[in-house]
Amino acid sequence: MTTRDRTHDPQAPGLAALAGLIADETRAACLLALLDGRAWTAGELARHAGVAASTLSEHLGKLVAGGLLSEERQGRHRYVRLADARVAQLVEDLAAQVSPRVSRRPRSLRESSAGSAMARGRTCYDHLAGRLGIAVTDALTVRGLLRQDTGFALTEAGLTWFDSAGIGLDRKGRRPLARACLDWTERRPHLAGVAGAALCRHALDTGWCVRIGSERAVKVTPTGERALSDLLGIEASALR
Amino acid sequence: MTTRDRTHDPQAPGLAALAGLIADETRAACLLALLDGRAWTAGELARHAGVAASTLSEHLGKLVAGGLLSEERQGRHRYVRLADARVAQLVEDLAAQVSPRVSRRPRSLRESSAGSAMARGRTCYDHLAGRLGIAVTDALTVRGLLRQDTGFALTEAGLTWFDSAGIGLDRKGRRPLARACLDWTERRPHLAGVAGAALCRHALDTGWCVRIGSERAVKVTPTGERALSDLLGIEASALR
DNA sequence: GTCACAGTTCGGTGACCGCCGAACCGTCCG
DNA sequence: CGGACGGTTCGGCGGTCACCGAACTGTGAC
Repeated sequence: MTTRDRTHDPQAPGLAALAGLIADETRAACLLALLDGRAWTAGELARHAGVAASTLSEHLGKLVAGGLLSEERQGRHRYVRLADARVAQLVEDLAAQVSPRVSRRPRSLRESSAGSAMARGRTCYDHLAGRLGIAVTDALTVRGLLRQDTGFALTEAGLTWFDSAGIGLDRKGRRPLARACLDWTERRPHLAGVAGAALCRHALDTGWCVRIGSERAVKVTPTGERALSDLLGIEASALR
Repeated sequence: MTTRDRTHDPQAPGLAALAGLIADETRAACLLALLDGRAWTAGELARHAGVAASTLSEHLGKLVAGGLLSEERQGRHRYVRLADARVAQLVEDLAAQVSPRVSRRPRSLRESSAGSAMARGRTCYDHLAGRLGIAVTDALTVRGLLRQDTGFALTEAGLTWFDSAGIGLDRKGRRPLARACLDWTERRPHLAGVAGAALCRHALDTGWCVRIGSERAVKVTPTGERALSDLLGIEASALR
């Protein structure tokens, strides 16, 4: 037995080990990048994090072994993605907990514009976040499709709305239909869970919004502005 | 500037730093112990974790500086507790994420009975968890007081029930009235949030259950069995 | 076959950090 | 006042770990 055995709480080693996986700046940067829900290659992540390929390879090994990432080998590429929605939620929760960095001034114009694009609209693994996510969530709430006053759940009218909008909801799995996800830019809850994922997928599939850049940021298209206005009464000004 | 500056994600350092606070076995043991919602002295925690007082003092300094703990000095004592419900939720979420340790055999009879007592009923910061928490949540759901099929929220009938049971709900703050907390023993959601906290407080105040041992575990009293049966139709057998 | 390229393995290095005991500072009590 | 006790500070030690470059494996392209 190499580890010491002092504390009597059987959960402590596991908890520390899990946190330890996230407690490295390079690995944290990878997890945040992977929050876009897509699969990245090891090389892309290495360049993104600014470390040698060999270094990143070791990091990926740990993250996969720890169950945070799933991998898929294709030819000479190693694709990794977040293991599941629960991992994504965990990372997002941790990121939201980070002390609100007030008035941090961006170091460059590029970073500044990228930051504000992220604040306007982005995906959070599989659902919409940023001001866009907030606007949609608020609109659903105001129209009585979503209840936030007694918890966080769709109403009967909400179920009907999703159905008539042609957005199918898979109610089979164990994943909650609606769940609140705390936004780290707006610090307000927005719609996640099965409904949030379906809505985001629909928005990307039908061209309501498109991904910009190589990361999480998304932009609402003119088509999307019209659809959001028609279906939910969202003013275009609320998205800027 | 001493830290390196490679990744372009401004969140990565903060995320890694936060996870780093939890990524130590001793600090993890402290956080888990503090999940009972009470204030512990530094000495108690040092004995609990099995390290020297000087070591633990440094750990507490980091946890307080990182905003995970709040402290209160009284005479020669230093009391610490979890900073707020959000920190508690974070720790519980992380603990629940830890790979389900199947068939881990307890090392001693004491640990074994302590474990099963925790599985029967315990508090999770400020609300009920374990089989007790699950039983209450299920009963609320079956009786139409709580909806879990479209999210997680109290119903109108649920609000009335809390009112008629004499359990006041503070709907002022920003904290959600009802929220799902995933149980690490049962791996099922149970009631947290304002309603969960109020119910737990009421249960302890009126003697429905009492704390056993020095930690999170609670036991249902005969009075409590009657109350739970009368108010929610919970069979005593569901609590064993 | 040959070259380019993605990824991995490995040895070595340096920094970080958790740990302890010893000395020290306050508080409480007799 | 003096002694017990809770907590903190400090120096030093040892282990862990992220990092890199170099050598290597395997895939894909020409």
